[in-house]
Amino acid sequence: MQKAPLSRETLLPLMAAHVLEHGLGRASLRPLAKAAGTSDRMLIYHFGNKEALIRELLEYIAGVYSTALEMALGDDRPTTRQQCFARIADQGRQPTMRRFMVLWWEIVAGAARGIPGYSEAAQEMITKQLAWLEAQMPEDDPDPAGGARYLLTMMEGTLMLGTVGHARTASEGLLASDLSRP
Amino acid sequence: MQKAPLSRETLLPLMAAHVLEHGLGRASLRPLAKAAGTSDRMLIYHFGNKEALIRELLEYIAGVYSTALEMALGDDRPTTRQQCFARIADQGRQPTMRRFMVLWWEIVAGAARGIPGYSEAAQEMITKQLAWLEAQMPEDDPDPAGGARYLLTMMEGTLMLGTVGHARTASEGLLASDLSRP
DNA sequence: AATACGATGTAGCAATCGCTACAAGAGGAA
DNA sequence: TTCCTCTTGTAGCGATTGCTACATCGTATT
Repeated sequence: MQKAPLSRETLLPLMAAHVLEHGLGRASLRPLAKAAGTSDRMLIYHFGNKEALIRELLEYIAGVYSTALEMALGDDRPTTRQQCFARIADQGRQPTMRRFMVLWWEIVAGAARGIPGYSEAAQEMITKQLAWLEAQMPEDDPDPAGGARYLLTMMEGTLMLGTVGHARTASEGLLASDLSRP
Repeated sequence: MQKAPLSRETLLPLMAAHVLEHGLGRASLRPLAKAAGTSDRMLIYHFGNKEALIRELLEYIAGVYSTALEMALGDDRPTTRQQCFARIADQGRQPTMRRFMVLWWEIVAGAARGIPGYSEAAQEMITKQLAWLEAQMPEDDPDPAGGARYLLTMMEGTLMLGTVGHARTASEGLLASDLSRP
């Protein structure tokens, strides 16, 4: 069988899949290389060192996340903010997005610690999510930009509470917000 | 100099300080032991293995967090939800709490991954924060329980956006919520 | 005094970490 | 051909990982 040239573009999606399943914290060169069908030797050869590799990998994952969001853009807009929030929540429950979420908190933790590459990826993912949300806002919304930011904040808080086992707290909080009053 | 008996109770605060500064991800036995003035040998002796150590350490940290919250309880209550939110935000800007925040996202990430001990600590910290918030709600609030959960959700979303460099997004979101309308 | 037991130091083990030195092959350029 | 550069495999380095075997103290009990 002939050997395809293994470049960064070939390796990144395979490593991204590995990281999505096993996390970033324990992503060391040899397992990553095995998942990508190469050796640690070649990863260093292609990316220079691990830090640069992780940086490129996070960048790539942020890109994948963006396109996943764009593909999830329905052509019918919700008519109220409540409906809009519900739609994001539904979308966040998709298994594809759930796998992103587990990785997401690791990225946030890395960004908080200042690990190089993490903050950039986190910012891009939030920026993309915000743009997606603005495009989903009701047409007659009096303040789509602010509303999208409001929904985003509530959404992220809800997601966090959900992942630490306080989903009920979040849903009860939602009931007490104006997002539950038409 | 005489040698104090080094028990778990003596070791935990020293290790907690180390973890608060250097993070959980790279908290290995030998640095932890050095920070606590012992050897890795003794940490295993006292706690059995690393997993149990981390579990107890997180439990201890959650306790410290709780008492820190209780000490931050002012005796005058805010009169509006907006004021209440502002007070939590101020408190979150304290340097003591900032150091907790960096660790917090690591705990959330661990909880999302299902690492033993993380979810329990995260749940307790949220529960305590929720109780603290309920005690801080305005006296005449029509729904203190729901309101506290609402504020908590917004707060956590705001904090997250802040740590990934989207503080402005969060503050603009706050302006578009009913927390900015009297 | 003899014994038992808890506490601790020393040394080390197998595994894994990121990374590198060296050589070998392949393919194009001269 | 002869060279040169790009790509890859093999082997290994020193450091660190969690953890353990063994010996040695001091103290308490018998």
